[in-house]
Amino acid sequence: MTEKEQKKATIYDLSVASGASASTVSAVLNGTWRKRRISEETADRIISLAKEHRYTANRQARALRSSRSGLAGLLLPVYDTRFFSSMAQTFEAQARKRGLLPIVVSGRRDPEEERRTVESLIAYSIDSLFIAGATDPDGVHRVCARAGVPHVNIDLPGDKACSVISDNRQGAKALTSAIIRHAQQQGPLVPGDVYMFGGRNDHASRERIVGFHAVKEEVFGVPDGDDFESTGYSPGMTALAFERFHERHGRLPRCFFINSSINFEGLLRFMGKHDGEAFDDIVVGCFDYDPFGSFLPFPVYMIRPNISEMLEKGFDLLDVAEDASQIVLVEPQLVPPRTALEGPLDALRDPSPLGVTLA
Amino acid sequence: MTEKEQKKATIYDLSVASGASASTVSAVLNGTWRKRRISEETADRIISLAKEHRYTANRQARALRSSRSGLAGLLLPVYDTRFFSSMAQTFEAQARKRGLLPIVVSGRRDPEEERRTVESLIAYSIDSLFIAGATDPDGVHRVCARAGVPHVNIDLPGDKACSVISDNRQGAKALTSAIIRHAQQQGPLVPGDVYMFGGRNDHASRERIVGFHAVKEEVFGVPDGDDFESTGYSPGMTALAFERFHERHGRLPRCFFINSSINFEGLLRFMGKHDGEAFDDIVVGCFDYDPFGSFLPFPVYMIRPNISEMLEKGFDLLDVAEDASQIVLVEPQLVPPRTALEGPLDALRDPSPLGVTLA
DNA sequence: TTGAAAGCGCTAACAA
DNA sequence: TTGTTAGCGCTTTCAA
Repeated sequence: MTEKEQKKATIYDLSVASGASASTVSAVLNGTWRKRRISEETADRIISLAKEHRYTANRQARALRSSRSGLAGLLLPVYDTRFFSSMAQTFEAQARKRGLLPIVVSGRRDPEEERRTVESLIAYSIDSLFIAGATDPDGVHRVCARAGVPHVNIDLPGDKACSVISDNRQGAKALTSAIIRHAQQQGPLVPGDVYMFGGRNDHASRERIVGFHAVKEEVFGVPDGDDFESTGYSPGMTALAFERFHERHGRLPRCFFINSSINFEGLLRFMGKHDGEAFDDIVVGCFDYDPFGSFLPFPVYMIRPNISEMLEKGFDLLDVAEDASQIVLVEPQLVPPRTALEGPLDALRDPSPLGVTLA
Repeated sequence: MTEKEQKKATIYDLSVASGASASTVSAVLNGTWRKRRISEETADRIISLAKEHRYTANRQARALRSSRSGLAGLLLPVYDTRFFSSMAQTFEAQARKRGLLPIVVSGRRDPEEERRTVESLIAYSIDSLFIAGATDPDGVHRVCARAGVPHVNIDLPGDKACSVISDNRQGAKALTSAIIRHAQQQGPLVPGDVYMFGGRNDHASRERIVGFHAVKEEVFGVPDGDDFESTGYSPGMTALAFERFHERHGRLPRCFFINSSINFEGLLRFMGKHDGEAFDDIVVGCFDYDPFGSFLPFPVYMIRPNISEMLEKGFDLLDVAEDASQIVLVEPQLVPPRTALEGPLDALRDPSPLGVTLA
């Protein structure tokens, strides 16, 4: 029943079993046999033998010899956000489709740890690295460049390597327009009713702020200054910002733009400490998509970045080895309130049929 | 400025530079030098040389030779759920703490793909594997056993290997009690008001059903039959189940237990198609925690599994190489409605201070 | 159409 | 206290 732990077969085992040499076996098993002009017959024999012995190549050995590991790395700041976990999910699918083994790691928004983490990936000879929202993209770039590891930035651009990012300005404009329009249906707005929370001094935040202000100016005619609060990507800091606003104004802004789902969690913390009246009639926009966030007890507009397109473009860039530090923009999607989009989960087959009652 | 791509230093480079032999260098650099009785002086010299050359060992070569790769695998069904993404996050931290490089992969709830995925991990000689919620734990077990890879089941037990799981029955009881108590405050309940959706014929679902029924019987005095709908772990199927219930009864149950956050997404889809009256006064319990889910426009009680304890116990089991197929239970936590718990995100330092306005 | 042989970077006996 | 040597399993010339 339980199969014994058996030593893994090597090309030498198959060499002996087939009567061919190890190099022939190797060529057959790694697909280079056609161009090595090995006869179909020999190949077939070896292949069926390999199946029989459950042969799988030792990737470490292959990597050591050929200096191509088949590993593709993805550096994330954190996992547990719908945005980044979708990215991990999508990255895995795409890497596997290309015959690579994905390794996803997180740098925890610490430049030092980002570099260490990437160093450790490089010690395993990853073939390529996707850098998603690194705090210090250029530090990571240097590490990669030194080791000759091809890399692209995803979502947050860097100066030194190609980048594929969301069109943050356009997305922010769409989001800002949507929440203002919605809030105006509930009564006229003044500029001070429209606020923005979250983010820091990075490219994405800057672009979003530009888009936010552009729309405000379009709507209200005048530029406005004091309508943004930077809180970094921290739920705690964001909650504090809401508390302070609430202290000063006795309520939250009628209408506001939250810079990411991580900052959105700061709003949750605020809500946990206050009851409905503090946020009875608010309209919220969040630059990120989370299905549960979409159904909170007030209208929430969200922006869903097009992750799979970003990653696909990223793989393409790696393949063509574009040398410039070009930036590719991908349009995100505006998601109206109370919308449960389908996601990767829906693609899965689920063996258990509906209506089979257990119990 | 930009450092050239330089060939990585090897122990031979350091051997030449230091005048010591390669094996001495190797011993110094992998920490075995004390027991090889190499002089402190030689060691120091080599170590500082290594720093200077930015030496890092080639892990493929080390793995090939020593047959220990330093890779630890985690097999997940999917990533993009708060539960599994927290697991990935926590796993990474714990693996790194132990000097291992974590590799997280998803099996997409397909037994065939689970096995293939694990095979590919094994081709890279992973040292150990955590199996979290595999559809076919025993199939995965066989693959591991054959290759001699130590493994533990997390969250969903298997017969053939040690398992660390949540106390599903106890958690389900706590959750069921909580929602019934809450709903009773809004008026008397009959057994038909208390329902359960989601899950399939696996250990976790079975235990939760037992807990659910135990509490119902305790409260209402009689056992009840037709109060559970199995929908697998699919948002679409779960949405359908809510639709059907709604068709039959003109509303949702007063009070119901949802088997996972994935099924909870099915409720979102239902909500997207209906307005408030269909779920005005419902009380929901969900066996999983999601901060946004906790703030929906009706009371949501949630169960948060203790992921870091489960993983820690898992690592312990691997270390002691317990042979039996023992099951370790870990108590989960009941989370009342409107609760934004702190998570791994909060542990991160965030360099950007509050109140620095950009724009 | 195939095989022999060298070597990727490292570890671990065994010798000295 | 250190060096020599023989591989780990594979790929890749080069020769036959």
